[in-house]
Amino acid sequence: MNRLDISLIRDLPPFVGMEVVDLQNILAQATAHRHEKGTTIFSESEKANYFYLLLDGHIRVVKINQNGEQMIARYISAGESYGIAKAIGRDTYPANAVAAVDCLSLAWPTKIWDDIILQHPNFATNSYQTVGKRLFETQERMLELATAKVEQRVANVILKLANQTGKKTEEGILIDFPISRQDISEMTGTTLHTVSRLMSAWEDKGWVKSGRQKIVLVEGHKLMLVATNAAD
DNA sequence: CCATTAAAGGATT
DNA sequence: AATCCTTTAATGG
Repeated sequence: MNRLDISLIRDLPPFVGMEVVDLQNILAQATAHRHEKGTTIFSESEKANYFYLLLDGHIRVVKINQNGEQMIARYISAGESYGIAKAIGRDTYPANAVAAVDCLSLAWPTKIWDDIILQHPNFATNSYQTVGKRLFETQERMLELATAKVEQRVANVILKLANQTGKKTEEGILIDFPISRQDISEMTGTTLHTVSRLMSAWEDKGWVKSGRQKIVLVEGHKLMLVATNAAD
C-alpha cells in the first residue's frame, strides 16, 4: 500500500532494534518532503505540526536573537531526526531549520507522536538517546565557548564537520556541503573576518584548502594540535 | 588576542 | 548588474 520501503529507515539511529512490522507501520504513516536549498523548513516558536527524518542532505539548525544575529546550533545529517519537539516536551519548534542543500525528508504529523512512542518502545528509547546526545554535545560546546580560544574553536568545528560529513578526495577530506566563513563564525562565536584570517593562515601552511563556501581538510593532525593545545 | 570598520575584488545568479 | 562571499589592512579594546 505504501511506496516507501523499510530499507530506507531500517538501519538509521531512530529505528535501531525495531521489528519489520513496526517499521512498516511507522513508515506507512510518513510522507516524503523535498526542501530546496536555502528554504526554511520550520521556524522557532512555530507550532510543531510535523517531526522529520532526514534521508538526504544537510540541515542547519539556527537560533536568532532580538538583534537578528544568528547562531548555528548544529547541523543535521542524513539519518537523523529533527523537529522532534515532543521529545523535549514542547509543542513548538525550538529553533529554525534551514536546508543547507537540497534535502529529502520523511515527515510524520506530531499528533501521532504519542501513539508511536506508546506502541514502539524502541523508538522511544532511541529518541531520548538522541535528545541526550544532543544535550551532551551542546554542553561540550558551551564549555568550549567559555574556555577555548577562537583559534581552537574554529579548528574544532572544521575537524568535527570533516568527521561528520567528510568526503575523501585527492586533496583531502572535503566538507560535503557549501559552508561559508560566516557559517563557521556563527558556529564558533566569532566573526567571519577572524575565520577568514585563520583559514588563510592555515592554507599558507598547507593544512587546509579552501575556496568560496568550500573547505578541504588536508592535514587533520595539524588542526588537532591547534584544537587541543591551549599554548601558543 | 580578538572585534570592528572599511575597502576592494572575485564569484554567482 | 546586483548580490553574496572572501580577503586584507588599519584601528582600538
